[in-house]
Amino acid sequence: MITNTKYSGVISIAIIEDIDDIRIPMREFLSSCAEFLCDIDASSVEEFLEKYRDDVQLDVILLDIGLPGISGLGAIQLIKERIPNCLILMSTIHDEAEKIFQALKSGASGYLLKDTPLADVKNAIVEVYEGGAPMSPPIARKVINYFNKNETKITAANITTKEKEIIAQMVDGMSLKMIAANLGNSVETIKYHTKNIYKKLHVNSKTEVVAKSLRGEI
Amino acid sequence: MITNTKYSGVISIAIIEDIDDIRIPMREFLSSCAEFLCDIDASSVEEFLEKYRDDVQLDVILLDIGLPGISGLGAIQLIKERIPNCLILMSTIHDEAEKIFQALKSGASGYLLKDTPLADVKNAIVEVYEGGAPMSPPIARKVINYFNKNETKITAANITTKEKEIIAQMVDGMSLKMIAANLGNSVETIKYHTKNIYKKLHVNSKTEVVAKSLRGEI
DNA sequence: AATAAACTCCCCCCAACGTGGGATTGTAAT
DNA sequence: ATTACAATCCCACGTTGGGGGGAGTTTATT
Repeated sequence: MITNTKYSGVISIAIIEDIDDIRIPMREFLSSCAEFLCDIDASSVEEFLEKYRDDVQLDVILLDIGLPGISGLGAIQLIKERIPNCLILMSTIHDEAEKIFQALKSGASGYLLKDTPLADVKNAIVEVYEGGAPMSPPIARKVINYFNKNETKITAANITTKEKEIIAQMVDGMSLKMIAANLGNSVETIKYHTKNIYKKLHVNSKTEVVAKSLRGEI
Repeated sequence: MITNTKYSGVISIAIIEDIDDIRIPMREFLSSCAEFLCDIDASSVEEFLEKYRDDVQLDVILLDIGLPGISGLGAIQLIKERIPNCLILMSTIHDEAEKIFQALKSGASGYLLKDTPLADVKNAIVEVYEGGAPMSPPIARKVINYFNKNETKITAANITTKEKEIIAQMVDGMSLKMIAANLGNSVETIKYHTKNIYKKLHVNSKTEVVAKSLRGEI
């Protein structure tokens, strides 16, 4: 990685936010911090991409999620392609789980609600730059709940040992015939067990069993 | 929920930690905070379960992950069963991704590294009590990276948009007929695309496509 | 001794799936 | 203009899978 850092220790940032009443004070505040160099502010992704110069290092982008034109969500991938080493800190008014996960999957490194005080935004930028993943508390809770949900049901259905073996084979893409061969049973035996598995999991196809299993819902 | 809170606004906490040099100062510090009531400290899960009385409300448990006997990881489920409304804040020296995810899946609500300053531990307890999910920065980064990984490889094989739609339907457990209905095509069209999907992914069943997809191998 | 709960295996039936062709349209690239 | 390819459909064939039965074993629990 080639570093074009102007002054070591200074974090180069950009702000993309369409609402002037948020963007302008934000830029003024962050520019006043000795830690930051606010090279760019833009009211849209399109504007940002015009202003951005590839030879200038950019460390962190503060990106609004609800932008006109290219949405913040779509922008993540664009930005990551063009500036792979740039960290993206999302800022949003909504705290919809869907959008949060989409953003994180696309490559965002942190997630702030718009009511975050400026001082905390400053800390968040430093934290993300230092390898953390700042999230406003309600966001963080949603993220960890994502994990919770999945495995709470682990004891839900009482899957027997044999059934677990069969499920494992299914996940490996085996046909019932192959499972029978692998486990030393007749196909009919495997069929019998799959019927019970389906009843316990409330599904009616191998595919759904595999999906549930890989999602950790078994 | 029946609250047995002794004084409103006070957070009732417990500490489970086997190392005296950590547990004792921790308890002293937290007890000195007006916000907390530290009812219980224990050097093992077994000891905690003995000391715990069901009629006394407990809001937050600070739980060491590497305990002798019942591990902190195993303890999460035990505690959640007995005290469902109690929040669990894990504390650990390791930051292994595996254990973090296991803990979060089991029901932990936050995750601190053991080098966290006492003042920050205090803030973390308040944060988790107020609905947040405090995580030490390296932990938070691991958690968000978990999301990143899953969707980066989507461009590996050159799967077309249509094919992606169909794969998504497969993952949702749809039959080819249902997929056809949902996407407004004939079953034959869906069959045509599945053939191509199978060739591209080198598989020969829906089940394997679902498995690959959920493993992030597409 | 009786009951329940896994596990084993068999039958039939029909729907769903996987594989092999082939035909047509439209669009994008050369 | 030609090639290439995604996308839309169709037919036919054999295999696999899902649902409904039933019958026997063992093991553990009551």
